[in-house]
Amino acid sequence: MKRKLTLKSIAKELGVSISTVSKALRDSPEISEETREKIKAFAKLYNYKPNNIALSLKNRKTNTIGVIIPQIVHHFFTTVIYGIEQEARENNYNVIICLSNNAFDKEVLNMELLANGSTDGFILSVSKETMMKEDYHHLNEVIDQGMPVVMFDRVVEGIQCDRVLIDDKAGAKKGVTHMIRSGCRKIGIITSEDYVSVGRLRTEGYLDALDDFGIKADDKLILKLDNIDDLSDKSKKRIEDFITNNDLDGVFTVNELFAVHASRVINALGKKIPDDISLVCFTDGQLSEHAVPSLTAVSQHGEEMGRKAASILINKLESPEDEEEEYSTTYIDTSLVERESTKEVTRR
Amino acid sequence: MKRKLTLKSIAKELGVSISTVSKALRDSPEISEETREKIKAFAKLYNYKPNNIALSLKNRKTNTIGVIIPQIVHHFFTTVIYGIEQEARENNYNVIICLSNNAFDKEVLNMELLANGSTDGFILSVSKETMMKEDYHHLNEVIDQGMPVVMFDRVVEGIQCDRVLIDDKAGAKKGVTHMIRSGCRKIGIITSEDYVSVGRLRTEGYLDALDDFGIKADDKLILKLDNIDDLSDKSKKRIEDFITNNDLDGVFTVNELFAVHASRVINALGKKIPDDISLVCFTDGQLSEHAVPSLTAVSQHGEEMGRKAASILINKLESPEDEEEEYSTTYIDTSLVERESTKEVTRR
DNA sequence: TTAAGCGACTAAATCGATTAAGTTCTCTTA
DNA sequence: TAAGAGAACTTAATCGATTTAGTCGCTTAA
Repeated sequence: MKRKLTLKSIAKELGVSISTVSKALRDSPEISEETREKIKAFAKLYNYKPNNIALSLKNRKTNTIGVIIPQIVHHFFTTVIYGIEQEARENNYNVIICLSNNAFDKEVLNMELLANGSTDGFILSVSKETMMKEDYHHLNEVIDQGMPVVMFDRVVEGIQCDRVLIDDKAGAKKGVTHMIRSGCRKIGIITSEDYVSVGRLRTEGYLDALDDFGIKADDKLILKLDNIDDLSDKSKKRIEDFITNNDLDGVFTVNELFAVHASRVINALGKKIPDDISLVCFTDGQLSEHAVPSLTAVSQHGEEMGRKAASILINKLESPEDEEEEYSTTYIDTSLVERESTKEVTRR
Repeated sequence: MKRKLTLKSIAKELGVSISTVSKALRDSPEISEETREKIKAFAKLYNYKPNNIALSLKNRKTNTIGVIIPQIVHHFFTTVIYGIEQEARENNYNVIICLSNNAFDKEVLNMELLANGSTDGFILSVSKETMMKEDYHHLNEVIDQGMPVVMFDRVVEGIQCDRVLIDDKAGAKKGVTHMIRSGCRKIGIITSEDYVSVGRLRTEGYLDALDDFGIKADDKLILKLDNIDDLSDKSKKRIEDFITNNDLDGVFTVNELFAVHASRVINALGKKIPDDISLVCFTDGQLSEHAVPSLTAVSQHGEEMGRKAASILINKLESPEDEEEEYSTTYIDTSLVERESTKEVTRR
C-alpha cells in the first residue's frame, strides 16, 4: 500500500520547500523554469493530486452541492438528480445526496450534518412531514449562515430562497383540457390532500380547466388520497369506490400509480378506455409508457428541472456575496404525451 | 448573516484558549468543572457544531462512502442506494453518489475525484464500457492507496475487493424451473450479450434449469440484445422477430422491459398469457407489478444488497488496518413472485 | 526549606494545502 | 563601490479541529 503523495512528501523528495512545490505546480513565475519543470515532471510521474479536504478547509469552499429529497426509489426524483448531477459535473461541483424518507427529523439532521462544512449550498424538496408541521427553522438556519438554498418541486412559502417548480397547475389544466376537447364532460380527479403542494396545484389546474369550458365542478368528483407517493390498500379501495360510484367519462390522476389502478378498476367494471372513460395522468414514466393501454400523460421534464436548480445554485455560489439578494421562481413547462388512453381531439 | 461558530471564536468570547474549549467540549478532566460547564453552556446556546472538513483533515477520515453507479434513473439501483443510505446513516457515514453513465472515462474521473480525500472507501457497480474494455487500473489504484472497495451487481474478476452479488444464476434457474414445472417445454430467453456479467449469469441459470429437466438447449431460443438497461427500437424489432419466429410456450427475460415488450408482442400475435405462453422476468419492479397481466418475477432485494455492501465496507473501514486481508463474495438470495403471467404448478 | 506533585491551563504541532511576507544571492548602475 | 533591484527561494500564517508537551502557581512531604 503506497501512501498518497502530498506537497510535503514531494518537497522532501526533491529537497525543496513545500511552498516551492505548490508554486511550481501552479506555474508561479517566482519559481525558475528549471525547478518548475523538475517538480511538475515528478508530480506527473507519481500522479500527484491535491487533497480535496485540505483545499476545502483552506478555501472555505467545498465545491459540493447537498441534495435532500424525500425518497430515491422514485422515478421523478431520480430524473431530477440526474439533471443536477449533469449540471454540477459540468461546473466542477460534486453532489451529495441525502434522503429524508419524508421524515422531518431526518431532514433536519441531514441539513445540519451537511451544513457543517460539507457543502456550499442546498437543493431540496421538502418532506411531507415538514410541510405538515410547517417548521422551517432548519432551512432558515442554513440560509442565515449564508448558504444558498434552491427548493424544487415540493416547496414552501416564506423562505428566502430560489424555487424551481413544475408548472403543476398549467400541466394539470393541459391534461384535463385535452380530455374535455376530446369529448369528456364528467371528469373526476384522483389527487392528494391539499397540504402536498403539488397535489393542491394540480387540483387547481383541474378546476381551472373545467371552469374554462363552463363545466361546473363537483366535490364528489374530487378524490383526495393521503399519500401521493405510493398506493396503499386503503387508497386502492377508495379509488375503486370512487370510480364505481360515479358515472365518469374521464379520470385525471396526479400520478401514474393512481392511474394504473384506475385503469384496472375501469377494466374490471367492463368499461373501455378510452371509449367509455378517458384516462390521463400527471407524470410520464415507465408505467404510462408501458401500461396497456398506454397512458396519455403530462410529462414533467425532471432532468431539466434538476439542471435548472443546479444552475441557479451554482450561479449564486459563484457570484460575489455582496450582490443584491433576489430570489427567483422558475417554472418548468410540462408537455402532454398523447397515448392510447384518450380519444383524439377533432379540431374544427 | 451570522458566521459559523468555531473553537477559536468561542475561546475569544470566553477569554480562554482554543485547546481549553476543545477539551471542555470533549469532557476532559484536565478542565475544571466550572470552566467546562461554562463553555458547554455557551456552545449549546449558540449551537456549536464542529466543522466536518477540519475534522476530516485532522483525522484523515471522512466518514463518507463513495458510491459509483452506471445510472440512477433505474429502479434497481435506487433500491440499492436506499439500502446503502440506511446502513450508512445508522453507522454515522455519509454517502456521495456519482454516476458513470456507463462511460469508462466518467467512472475513472469520478473515482479519482472522490479518492482525493473525499471518501474513505467505495461501493461500485462497474459501467458497461469498463467491462468491455477490461481496464481496471482506476480500481487498482484506489485499492493500492488503502481504500477498501466493495463491488456489487456488476462486478469484475481479478480485483482485490469484496463483492456482493445477486445470485443471478440461481435466480434465473428458479424462474425457468417454475415455468418448466408449470408445463412449459419450449422456453426462450431474452438476455444480453455475455460481457454484461448479470446477463451471462442469468443465461447460465436458464441453461442449468433446462439441463436439470433434460431439456436440450437450442441456440435459436436464446436472444442476446446489446443493451440490458433500455429498450431500443432495434431491440424491440429483434424481440418481435424472436417471438414470432419461434413457437415458444414460455419466455424468460433478464429484465422487466424486455418482458413488457414480449407481452405486447405475444398479445399482438393473438396468443394468451399464460395459457399459450408463460412469461417470467428477472427484476421485480413497478412494471411487473402493474402490467396487465401482472408478471411473475424474480425479485432481487436491492435494498438488502445495498445494506450488505455498506455493512461490509464499513466493517473494513473500522477494523484495524494490519488485519489479514481477505475478500468475500456474498450472494443475495432472490425470490420468485408469482403473478398472472405463469400457470400454477400442480404438485404431485 | 525545598523539591516533587498536581490541578488547570496554554502553547505549539499536526492534518495538507495556499500565499503573504521574509531572506539570500547576484547583478546592475549611479 | 555601495545601494537597489530582482530572481529564486524559504518561513510562517491560515483554514478549524485535536492532542502532546509545556507552564505556572500552590500544596505537601521529607
